[in-house]
Amino acid sequence: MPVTLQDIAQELNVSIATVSRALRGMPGVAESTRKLVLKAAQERGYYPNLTAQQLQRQRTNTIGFIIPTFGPRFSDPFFSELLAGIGNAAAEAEFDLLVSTVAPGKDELPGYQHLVAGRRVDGLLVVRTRRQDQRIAYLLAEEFPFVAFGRTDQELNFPYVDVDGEQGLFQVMTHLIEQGHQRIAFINAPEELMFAQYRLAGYRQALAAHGLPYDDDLVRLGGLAETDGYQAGWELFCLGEQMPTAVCTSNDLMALGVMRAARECGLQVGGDIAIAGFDDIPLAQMAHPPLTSVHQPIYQIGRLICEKLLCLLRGEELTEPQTLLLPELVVRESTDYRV
Amino acid sequence: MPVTLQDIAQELNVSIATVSRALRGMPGVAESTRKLVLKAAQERGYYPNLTAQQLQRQRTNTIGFIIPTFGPRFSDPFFSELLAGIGNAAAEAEFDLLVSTVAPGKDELPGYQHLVAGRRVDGLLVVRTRRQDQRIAYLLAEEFPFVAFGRTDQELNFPYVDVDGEQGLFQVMTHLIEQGHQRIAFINAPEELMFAQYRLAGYRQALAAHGLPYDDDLVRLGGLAETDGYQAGWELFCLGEQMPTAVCTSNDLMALGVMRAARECGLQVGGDIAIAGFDDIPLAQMAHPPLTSVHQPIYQIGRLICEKLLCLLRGEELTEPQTLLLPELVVRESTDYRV
DNA sequence: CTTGACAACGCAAACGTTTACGTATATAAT
DNA sequence: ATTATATACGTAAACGTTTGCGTTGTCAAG
Repeated sequence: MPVTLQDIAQELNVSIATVSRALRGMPGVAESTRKLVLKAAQERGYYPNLTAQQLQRQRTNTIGFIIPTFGPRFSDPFFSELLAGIGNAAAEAEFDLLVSTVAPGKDELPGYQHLVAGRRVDGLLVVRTRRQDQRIAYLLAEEFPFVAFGRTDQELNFPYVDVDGEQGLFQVMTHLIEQGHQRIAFINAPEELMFAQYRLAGYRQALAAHGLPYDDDLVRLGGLAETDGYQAGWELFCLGEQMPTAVCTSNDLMALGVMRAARECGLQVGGDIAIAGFDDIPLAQMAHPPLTSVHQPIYQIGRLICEKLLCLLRGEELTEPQTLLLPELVVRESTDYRV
Repeated sequence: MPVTLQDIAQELNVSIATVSRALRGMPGVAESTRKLVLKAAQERGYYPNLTAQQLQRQRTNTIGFIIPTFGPRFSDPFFSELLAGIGNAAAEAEFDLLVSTVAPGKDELPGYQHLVAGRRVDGLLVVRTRRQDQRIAYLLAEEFPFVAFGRTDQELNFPYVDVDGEQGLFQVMTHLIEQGHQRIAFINAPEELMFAQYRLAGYRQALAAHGLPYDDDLVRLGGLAETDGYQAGWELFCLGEQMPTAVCTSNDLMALGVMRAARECGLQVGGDIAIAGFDDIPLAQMAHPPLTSVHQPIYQIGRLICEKLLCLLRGEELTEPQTLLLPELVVRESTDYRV
């Protein structure tokens, strides 16, 4: 049986209150008795019951993070990095991290309600925001502390960190256009995802800026998985005359899928066809050929949203409630005609 | 302010006990009052305070999972899958999942003590077991419920799920040897990791079974990352006459690194050199050429260890405390001389 | 009319902390 | 001597539940 304050109090013939104060270094306890308490606690291996602390303090010292899953499984390397960033930042502040996965197809709001209404966590991290994001509307309505990774279409004011996807895609496109490409395809993520909006906007903006026409046939809606890119790639490469000379995608996984399709179509990536991704996951540089991509500092973003949330929970005013990071284009051989 | 049992009790002029019983469908409350309570709870949006429940019930309905990290970051796609399996199984049983990340270099035992001694979770999942695993020794000593993914060198009896790595490597080796390879290198994981032991054993066993000599130069100790494989690959390919004609590795990430090194050395993977991995992460089939690997059903393993733990927590006796899964070799082009 | 059974409910303790407040003792100031 | 102040501690309420037990009221059997 775990030892409680009660046990130590009885052993030393003092009150529970004294033991509690002694252990947490509060004033109002003689140095001599504090020593005794500390010694007894040490000997019996006392460790506070965190649940009891939580109930009393009305704080859980825990932050929540619900992982959205697309498709039957999620092998998105994205989340490993993000989770590492969040987890490490939380650990440094001595916060625990409660992670939920919502099975695909299931509504995710109940998961949020469970954590919020059950007062299971002090704050939440919301990732992969959508255009009309009911999670954010809910959390704002409940006045529950949270920080998001991504923005929304709703006119709501809330703290977030995001990477400027519009700017990111503009950079990729500019790079490709400078390489001489005129027909550039874009494989986007599901359009309810907010970042898909921005990236599409960047795509169009770049076309316009360089006087290129927007062609509906060159814009595809994918999922997020490699196979989605693979499939869209095949479709594009079967267009014959209308085939694009370059393809950019909304994430790296899909770009890798396009690369696979290209190979199967006998196209040499980097030579016959240029391919660029987004995210710059570790695999991008390991791909063959290495994939041009827009770098997102995912680990750092994880840390950032977590640290912002921790500030909120400490009751501090955020100096920068909304952070928009500038992405960085990393040019590799998949778009490099030297190959 | 969140509404409590107290609030509802006052509104209806009944006792807290009655409200509690009514809400949870316990006997001893008139159907008429139960209706009233349910209605009031619904209207005011009552949701039980989970922390209070936990303290009272002396269970947290939470399981813990501490992610070990190797290297500065972890982009191991392995854990995404595993986490998805664990998370979904937990969610189905209405359990929450507490995830800790231990920053590389830091001792991980305090993290376990925090969760165990603080009674923060009801049970733990231990992954990536080591030869002398202090975590397992600790949990056994505390008689704390847990299930491991992997075995240990210690003569301890505890519930686990593992994939037979010895058998797995034996299969890869047999395949390579049947392809005519005589000099086969093996890039292993850090030897304190238990699975590294088994895989090395399988490697040696296959050599012996086919009358091939064991050559120290052909066995390398890596980390777990792609760059480790890359580096070891270079070393192997610079051996000149002594160069292996095939390389197998302890995980896919390293195999991908070897592939990259091979390409840079002007070797055609699948033709000049055969390369095989272990784990069969989703990326294996997307690699170029697709990577031969030993399949581990990681998502399923996540589910399995979680479900085993849930059984333990329900107080059931495990029908199969220790599960050893047979791995399945997936032959792809990276070891296929047709290319 | 008494007795017993049973249903419906309230009381209060318990889970393990934290903390506002009260009290006793000792020391210092008047 | 009295009063004030500080120190060291104990008491008890509180956090929001759950649950064993006691109490009241109703109704049927004796």
